[in-house]
Amino acid sequence: MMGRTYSIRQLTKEMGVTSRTLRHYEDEGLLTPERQGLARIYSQRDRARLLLILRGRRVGFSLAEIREILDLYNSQDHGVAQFQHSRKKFIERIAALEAQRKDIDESIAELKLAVSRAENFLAEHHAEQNPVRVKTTSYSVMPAAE
Amino acid sequence: MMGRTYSIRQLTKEMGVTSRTLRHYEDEGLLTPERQGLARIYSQRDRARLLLILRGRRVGFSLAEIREILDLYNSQDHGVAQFQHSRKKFIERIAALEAQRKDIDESIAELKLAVSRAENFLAEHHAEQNPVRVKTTSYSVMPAAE
DNA sequence: AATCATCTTGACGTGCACGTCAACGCAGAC
DNA sequence: GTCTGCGTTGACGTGCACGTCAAGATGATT
Repeated sequence: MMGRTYSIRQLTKEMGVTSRTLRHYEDEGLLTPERQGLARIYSQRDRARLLLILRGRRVGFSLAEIREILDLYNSQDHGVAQFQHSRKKFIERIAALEAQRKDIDESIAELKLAVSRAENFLAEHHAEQNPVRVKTTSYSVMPAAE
Repeated sequence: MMGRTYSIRQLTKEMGVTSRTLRHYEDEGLLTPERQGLARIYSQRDRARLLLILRGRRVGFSLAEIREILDLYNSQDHGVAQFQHSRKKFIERIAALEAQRKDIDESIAELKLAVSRAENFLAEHHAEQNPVRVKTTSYSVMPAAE
């Protein structure tokens, strides 16, 4: 059972990346597509790896970090020591991601405050015939200019 | 009331960045410390902005994006149109951050699966005198190699 | 006065993640 | 047979976020 395969064009269109990007990932050892003559031919597995790569990129991993994670996924057939090492690395990554999520949540909270501040202002100044009296609290996270 | 001020060294030590970084942020218009002669002197407000900058960096914003957000925070004294524009931009940022959080949550979930897979393996192979019979389910998100 | 730490301004260098050519291979359509 | 489309391999270029010097200014200390 060979499964579906993909040309480089198909993959780039589906994933929204350029062929240069795919070849770059191959240079970096993140993808290893088969060949038909010169042409690359990507398997389902390559596609799955690419999805992981792109999500890793979106969460801020470097290609080197992504490669390390992918290697950990696929090197888990070399005994107890390997598994212990992988487990430790995974746990480290999880902790880093949770810290990052905290930063994101805080950023979201602050931006939401900024939005309601803007909406408050707009509610006040848009009301020509119905002056909504909303208290213009200073929601700003930034200290006032000196 | 002037508030506390900081030398460049104090800020770099507190924030864990180099002075080059602070000067770079100044070149990019993210910070505008006062001067005493030549020496930069950072105010509370500069420090607060720096905290926002560093968190923005941690969540993956470029310096240009961070500058735009900071500008939006501080340009909200130019009428209704400005506020509407700011509100829209903030909402866009929030949506992007929420998408990013989703990616992070998915990554965490996958890494946790990988951890339990490793722990399962270790439980099986560590058990010499007490053979723990745990089903070695294939948790892998990656399709098997072809 | 000389030393020292701390700061300054250029300005070139670097690592990463690709972009952007140029030149060429190869299979099928006309 | 040549044209078109899709693919290939170098290899140099680019934008970003700083790193890393060199050379000098400034104020406090000995």
